[in-house]
Amino acid sequence: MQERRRATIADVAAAAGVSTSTVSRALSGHGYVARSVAARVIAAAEEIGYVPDANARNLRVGSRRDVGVLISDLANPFYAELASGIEGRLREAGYHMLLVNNGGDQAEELAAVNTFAALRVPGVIVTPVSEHVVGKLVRHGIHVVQADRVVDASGADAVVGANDVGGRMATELLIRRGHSKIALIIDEAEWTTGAGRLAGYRTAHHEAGLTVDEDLVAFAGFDVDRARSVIGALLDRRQDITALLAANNLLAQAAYTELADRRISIPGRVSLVAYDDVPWMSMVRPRVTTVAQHADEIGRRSADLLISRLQDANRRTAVSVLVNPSLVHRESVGAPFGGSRRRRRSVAPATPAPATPSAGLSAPDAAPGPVAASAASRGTAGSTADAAAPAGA
Amino acid sequence: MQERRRATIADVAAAAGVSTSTVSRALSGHGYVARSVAARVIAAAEEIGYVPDANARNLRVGSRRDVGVLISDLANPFYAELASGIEGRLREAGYHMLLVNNGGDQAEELAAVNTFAALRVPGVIVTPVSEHVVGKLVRHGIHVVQADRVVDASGADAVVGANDVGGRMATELLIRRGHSKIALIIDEAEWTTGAGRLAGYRTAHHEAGLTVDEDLVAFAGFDVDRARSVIGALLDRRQDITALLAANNLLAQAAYTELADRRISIPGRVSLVAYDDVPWMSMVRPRVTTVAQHADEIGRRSADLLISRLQDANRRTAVSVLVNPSLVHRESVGAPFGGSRRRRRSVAPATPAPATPSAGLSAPDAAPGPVAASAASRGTAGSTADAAAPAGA
DNA sequence: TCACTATGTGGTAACGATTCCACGCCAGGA
DNA sequence: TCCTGGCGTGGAATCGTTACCACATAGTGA
Repeated sequence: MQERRRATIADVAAAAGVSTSTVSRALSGHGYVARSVAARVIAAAEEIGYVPDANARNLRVGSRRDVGVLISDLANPFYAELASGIEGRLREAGYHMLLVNNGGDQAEELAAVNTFAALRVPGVIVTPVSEHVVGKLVRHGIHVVQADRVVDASGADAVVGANDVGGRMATELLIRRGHSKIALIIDEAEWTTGAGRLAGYRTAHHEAGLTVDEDLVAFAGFDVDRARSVIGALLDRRQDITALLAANNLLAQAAYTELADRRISIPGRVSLVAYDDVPWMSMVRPRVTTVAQHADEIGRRSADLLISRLQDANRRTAVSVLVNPSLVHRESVGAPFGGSRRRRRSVAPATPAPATPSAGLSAPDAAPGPVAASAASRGTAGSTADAAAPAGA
Repeated sequence: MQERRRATIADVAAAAGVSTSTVSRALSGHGYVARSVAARVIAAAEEIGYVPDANARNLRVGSRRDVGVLISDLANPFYAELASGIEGRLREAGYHMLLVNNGGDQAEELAAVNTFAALRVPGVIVTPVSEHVVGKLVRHGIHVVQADRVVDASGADAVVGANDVGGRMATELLIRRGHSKIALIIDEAEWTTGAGRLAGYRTAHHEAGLTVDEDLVAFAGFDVDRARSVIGALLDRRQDITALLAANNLLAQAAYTELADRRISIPGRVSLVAYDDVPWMSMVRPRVTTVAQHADEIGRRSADLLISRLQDANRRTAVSVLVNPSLVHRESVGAPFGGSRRRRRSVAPATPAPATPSAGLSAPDAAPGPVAASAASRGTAGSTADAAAPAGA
């Protein structure tokens, strides 16, 4: 009985005393079926536990209801949140998510293209690594949405954070607080994420009439340990640095631990602004001021865009959606040392801990509130919305 | 050309001047094909960009190469790590992961069962919510592996952390350090996770000759905010508490922030041990001593177990794999306030706080310790006066 | 020479659903 | 009476593969 053959539409037809055509119409709701017959068919299907075979169905109709998601690193909370956003929206729309991790590896990514091509998925959402991945997918007739970064602007849709805006917001904040020796720790500037954030950093400087000291832009790669040593070297070399802008959550982690290990006070001696809002940033003391990208929102928009593209396949123009980041003020930014010394040098942070997570977003935030009342599901680890009072404003 | 029909096996056959049968054999490697012909076929397939249709193939052979994963909350780093472990192993074995999030919701979970049944996946890995989910899947002829917790011990395979061991290890550590008023913050005790950790907590007490004060066991549910108020209430009611054991990462987060907001020094006034090792625990100061479950390892083992089950479908006996947790000593545990010296002498044979991470595994630890490099704990061993202070030196 | 096997190839029936088409019935209008 | 059109149903082709079978050829041993 365990190994009994799975029920097919023919079994239902036999049980209900009709033809398979009628069963199909009754269950799908397309075409004419007498009410009484439909009821009988549905009952029979229920009775014998019939579930239509998606393979057969897909083969026949030539399309399927699941889309591929090709992501860099699920263990990184940014990508996990992105994937979570994608999945949620996909599920609402009746699609499923086929998730493949590529670990940031080009070969794996290209292999995944074949996987998705074989599966005949109608579309794929990808955080691209190789510049060829988009083209390859498109050549297989698969619709593509690039998420988080874009490697192929030629035709494919994309949903990305406004990296230049974010980089600029963060830098402007520091400049406003009086900093001028602001180090930028960035992985690299080939990808649009890095390039955009770097551009924003430059823009903010220019607009404030400051010139960018290129020596303060440190390329730290993707490995946390290496990043730490790069940051350490920079700190050793340039004692005049008063603020750090870490261009993603991994780099922020490296910067924060490096500063902590060196017993460098934040923000007393060095201010820190991060990029990506991940849980630890609101757990540490001082809490880390950061640019929240709203990864879940990027994920949802990516899914939306792909779905609309699937539904209207002959739309030709490529669309780019920009999700505006917002600045989450917390406690890791202060005035530059040597500047104003109003700041108390006491043990405990002077900021009263925020009791409620009310969002005090200072930036023009086009994106809907970070959390958008999503408390529906329990236990989203780490609320992204606990904007605290700016330290010593 | 964008909308050109996808290449089929017939196109390849025509291009290579052979029959579809021969193409199939040439590409799959089953059956006889002349070397020269095989080469020609492969070249032709390459040339026209042919990728076999997985739907048709699955339909024909009656099985597919992707397994379902049904998980509670991808945004929670514990589950993200679990999923990441599963996906990695699956991919190595040539399977793909169909991921569905259920947000801890029973209805969603049960709906997902139908999804997987329709897709005809051969197996599913699930972190179960409803007690019926396993049975429903099995009734559809789908192999099931329960991960992290088990709701159905009757027949299905499972891979879980050794929760009793973990709960006991954590409690023993606190008792050894002289604590006797140890509060346990736990979501609930219906699931095996909670029940096991609670049991371990009791065992440790009994073995030390202590009786469990039931008033110190607080059930805090799954909502972080609610958990905070439960913890707050407990702290108000029982001023004699010297240590907290928080039974998962969300509860640990609630406990940590509640303590920080109340300016209660860790571990000076209250010691804290967490469960689940997630990134923020090694970012905060003091770093949090915790029971690492090795979620990625649980994921990998789940995938292994499912794959072996798929390959040997008539194996009848259900297998349970226990992944031993390990205790990661960091800085949130100290002697109880008040009677540190005396009490310590009488109870504990001077357990020195280990200066190196990954030391001090009290259980036979089958799992490799992936945590090893996470944090070089700095010697706050002697001075318990090290409050929840920011880096303010 | 005759089996007999190993090798190589093509035809064709599945797999399980959907959907077009043909057919039958019945009511209503000309 | 005959047509028309809305319902309702079943037959059968079809989607792209695979695998079974038949058949062909060549080489081997008796």
